[in-house]
Amino acid sequence: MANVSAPLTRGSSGSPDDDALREAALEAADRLFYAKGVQGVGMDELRSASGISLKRLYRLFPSKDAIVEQVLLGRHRKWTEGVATAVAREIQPRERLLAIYDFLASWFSEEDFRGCAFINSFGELGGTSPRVAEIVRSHKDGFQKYLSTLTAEIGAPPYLAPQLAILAEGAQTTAAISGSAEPARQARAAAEVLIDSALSHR
Amino acid sequence: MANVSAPLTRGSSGSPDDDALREAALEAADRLFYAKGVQGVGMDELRSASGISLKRLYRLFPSKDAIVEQVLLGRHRKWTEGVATAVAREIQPRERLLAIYDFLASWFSEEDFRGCAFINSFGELGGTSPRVAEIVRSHKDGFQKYLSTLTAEIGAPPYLAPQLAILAEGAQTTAAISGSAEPARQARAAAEVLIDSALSHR
DNA sequence: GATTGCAGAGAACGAGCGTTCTCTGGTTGC
DNA sequence: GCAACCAGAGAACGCTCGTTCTCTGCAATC
Repeated sequence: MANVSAPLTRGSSGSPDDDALREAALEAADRLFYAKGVQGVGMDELRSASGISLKRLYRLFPSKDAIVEQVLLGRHRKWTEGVATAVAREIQPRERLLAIYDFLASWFSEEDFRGCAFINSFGELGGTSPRVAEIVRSHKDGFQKYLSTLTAEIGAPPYLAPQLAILAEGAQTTAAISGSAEPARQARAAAEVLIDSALSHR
Repeated sequence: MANVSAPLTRGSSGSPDDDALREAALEAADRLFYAKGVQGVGMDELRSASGISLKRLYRLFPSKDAIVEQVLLGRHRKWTEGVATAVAREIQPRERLLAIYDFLASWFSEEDFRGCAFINSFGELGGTSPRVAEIVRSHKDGFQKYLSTLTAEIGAPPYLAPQLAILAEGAQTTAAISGSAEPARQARAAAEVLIDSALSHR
């Protein structure tokens, strides 16, 4: 049995390595921050929710601020992937654009949906944390740029993308506050009108 | 000089009465909460900003939560008035609807604009404070109902109002995050298309 | 003019925050 | 078998929070 302990330096199942722990910590932090707001969650609550000791948490991350930052960056990755996947299922350029609002609709229907984490974080921390404000800004900017590539596919004029982005943002906050997924469908219907209008005036 | 001190029970300039103090406290609280988030402002900061002692603040309001609530209700009143005033300047129903987006544009241009206080508060506190969530919900609901009366004026189908509301919400968050007033104009242009489309398919 | 009452300033309080430190117990290497 | 080390649990630290209390001094009343 001597050779069992030997390879413990590699990440075995009994002692998950730092990367796996970091992942677990970020998952718990994301869930808690999203549900209660960043300042509504203390490090002790994150410790008990993740099962990771405070000492280890502070070896995995230098500070709570760093965890907030990583959570937001993780959300950005997941959002980008989710949108891209939904879009990729469609072939026709117009349908690819509209797929975004269907993606929103299914997201809004999730039980713990509480709006866009970036908008929420910006409202809570944007005024006091330049780093958070910057991350949120770059996330939203990336989404608009992505929309621009999609609208370019159908040869729509450049003013269309910001309009479709505004619809998506509005749908997110309206759905969060009203607790309904309906805004996604309303935004989709509006998007169809805007797209067709932009194409006909091209 | 005996008669000078006699009428001090009435609110004289030397000793402003509670209502005026309450007003001043709410004004300071509104400014601070909006700029830094509710949890980013302590009662001590509110005391020094308003010039009202803690003891007096707690005689004017039972708790910080009550101040938050009153600030939001005050914002609701000001928003309702501001929108109604902007709308009232126009005669034609279509222009009355679009006046809302002009109102947004001038609001977004204010130096300390940091988005919709209700959306911000919902993101920060909506998950932990049912009272805040309820106030935000009823504020947004009131706005949609108001939009419905305006869209009814032009005989538009009922699906138009929620779409215009989504545009307004999206413009607010997009303007806050991007730091630009442009989303108001983009939303206005989109609203024109949606209105004309809704009217032509009536 | 002595007394009562009240307002203001800020210290104090208990709780909770983010962060660090101490202690304990088990594992590793010789 | 023993010394050296390391990880985990959670106590402790310094701070800030919302809220209350104490102390001081002034002003009104008989």
